[in-house]
Amino acid sequence: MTEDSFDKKDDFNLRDFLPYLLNRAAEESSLEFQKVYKDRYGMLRTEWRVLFHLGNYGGMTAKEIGDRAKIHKTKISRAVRKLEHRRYLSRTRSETDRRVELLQLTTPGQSVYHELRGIAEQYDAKLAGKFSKDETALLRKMLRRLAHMG
Amino acid sequence: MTEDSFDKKDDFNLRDFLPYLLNRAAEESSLEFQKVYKDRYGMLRTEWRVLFHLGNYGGMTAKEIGDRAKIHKTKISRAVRKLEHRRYLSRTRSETDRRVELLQLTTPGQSVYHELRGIAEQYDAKLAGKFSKDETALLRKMLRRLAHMG
DNA sequence: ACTTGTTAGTTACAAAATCAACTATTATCC
DNA sequence: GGATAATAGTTGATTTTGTAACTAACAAGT
Repeated sequence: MTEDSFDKKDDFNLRDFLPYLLNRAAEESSLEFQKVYKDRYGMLRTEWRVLFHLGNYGGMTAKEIGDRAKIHKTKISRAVRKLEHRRYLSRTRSETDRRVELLQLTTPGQSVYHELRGIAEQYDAKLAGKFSKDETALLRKMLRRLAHMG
Repeated sequence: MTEDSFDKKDDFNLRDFLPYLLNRAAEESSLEFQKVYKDRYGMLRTEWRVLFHLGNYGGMTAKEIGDRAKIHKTKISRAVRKLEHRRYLSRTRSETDRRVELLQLTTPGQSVYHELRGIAEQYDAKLAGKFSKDETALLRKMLRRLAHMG
């Protein structure tokens, strides 16, 4: 009748709450890479993601990037415009469906992608190096599952 | 001399890049809980975090919350103001150092915290249920390490 | 052919985050 | 004690995001 702070096993700890923990780990582990694409290339998060999608998977449409990366179309639209202004990518209207445009990295865009990818690889290795090979593999697997990235 | 796409083991895959993977998992796993504190309580991410810090660890200052949660002081300041307007917390100026103010949940604030904490517990269990007990324990451990929450 | 619905992408406006500058108070050091 | 620096917290200007409405093109049903 008085208090429920007693009946309930008060074992909740914010530090262990998965959404919180995942966010903290994501933020912390993004900082160093962010410094590179932001300070050195003046890019925003959505911009390097778009760049990487095109660099990693080849030319595709804005819609496809949005679906793959779960980024809203307005964010994609603005990122694409900025990357286009910097001549990192080009648009080509589809002949068969004139609503769609194929996005492709230009030569400078590819070279920026390669540079950033190299840094990403190194940084990923550094993070992965905190754990054993098996642990890291399991971590990636679990994260993919949580992210619905099968 | 021609291309380095050949010399380099081109095994980089964005889907496995830890900062990306962590962000995707964090976003995805926060959605459902976000719906609750946002749609049902009209709270922002920083607001529930402040609420939970006070609810979980007891009264403390804005500075302390910021340090613990790695949230910038302007975000804290605005979140605190909003929570105060809703009468979820009270401020008490310290007598010994009049720059500082002790933040504490009010009774309604505590009750909202308890409700949200219950939902958080359930949701955490649901996420954890995707894996074995050992796997989940390892995941939390690794995330704490990545988040520097040792 | 022609209304109705969908889809790709953009734009406009509101909400929120970021960054710098500010006030008020306490600490340091000469 | 008084100048200088440091700290807690707030405010304002700018940037970025989120939401809704919009255009243009295609699809489907009648």
